[in-house]
Amino acid sequence: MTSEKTLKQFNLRITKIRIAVLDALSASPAALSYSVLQDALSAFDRTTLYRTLLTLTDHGLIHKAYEENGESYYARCFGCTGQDHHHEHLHLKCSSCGGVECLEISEELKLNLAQLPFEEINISAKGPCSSCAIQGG
Amino acid sequence: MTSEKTLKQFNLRITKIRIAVLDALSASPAALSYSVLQDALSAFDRTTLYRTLLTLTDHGLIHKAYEENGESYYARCFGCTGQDHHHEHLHLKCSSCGGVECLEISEELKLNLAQLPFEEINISAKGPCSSCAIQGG
DNA sequence: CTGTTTATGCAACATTGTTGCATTTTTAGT
DNA sequence: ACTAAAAATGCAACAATGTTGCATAAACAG
Ligand SMILES: [Mn+2]
Ligand SMILES: [Mn+2]
Ligand SMILES: [Zn+2]
Ligand SMILES: [Zn+2]
Repeated sequence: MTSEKTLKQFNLRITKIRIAVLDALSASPAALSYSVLQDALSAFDRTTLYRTLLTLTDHGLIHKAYEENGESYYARCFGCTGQDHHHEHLHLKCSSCGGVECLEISEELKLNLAQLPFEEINISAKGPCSSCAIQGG
Repeated sequence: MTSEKTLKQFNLRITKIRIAVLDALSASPAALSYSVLQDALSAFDRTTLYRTLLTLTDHGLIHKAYEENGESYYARCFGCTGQDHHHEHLHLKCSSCGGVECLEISEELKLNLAQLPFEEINISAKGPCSSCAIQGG
């Protein structure tokens, strides 16, 4: 689905930066850091990017996949609606290339997590990502 | 064990700020945010606090329990050695009081996590903490 | 006590988070 | 297509944190 249609579906106004952010995150297999987004979207003011990321996160179109040392990584959400981000997956920070990816987890683990009495649960891990593991490291 | 002895045990030099940080984190049942530590240790330069937190983390005496929107929470480590932080527990950010606490997890969940091929795994959650849940909220 | 090693304090700068407000853009209604 | 209302953007401004270099002070081994 095109970014315009997605925005419309979520009752959000269609603006250039929102389309650009959604396009960028949709096109990337890995999560993108704030600084990378900033560079890619340098045509826009960084405050606008800041608020765009807030808006898209609040409405469940994207999510913050990882945060460390003040560096945040964002990824496209699939299946999230409104405030209800249900990330039944894991966020892996590659110890080799530094990339961040969203990974599916086992059904068993999902069940375990679902039993915990919390509103929101996130798992993050460090280790070789799929690409780096193949090439050895 | 006293903070001095702990430092000696880890082959770290005994300095005022290291003792102060260890004392503060050992005394608190919840993790302490950077800003709280900063305020409590305002006698020291913030660069020194920054480097102290790095050093104590690197040697496994403390760990970063939670990070969000550039705010980091630190907690005393028990059973961690050197770079090998093995946090078989969960970090809960209270949706009511905002406090962060380290919680034990079930053996079953530990086993599930242990099967994942990663060097380090962290779980964080949001929801009412033990104190706030009692009082209702 | 003394020399060596290491930590600290300070300056400096980069990055990010965050808010207010005037201006521009988007949208819905005509 | 035109217009008014609602919302988003750009810009300024400031706070907080991350990060490094370097001179000075403190810790430690002998
Ligand atoms: Mn994700
Ligand atoms: Mn912990
Ligand atoms: Zn990688
Ligand atoms: Zn609480």
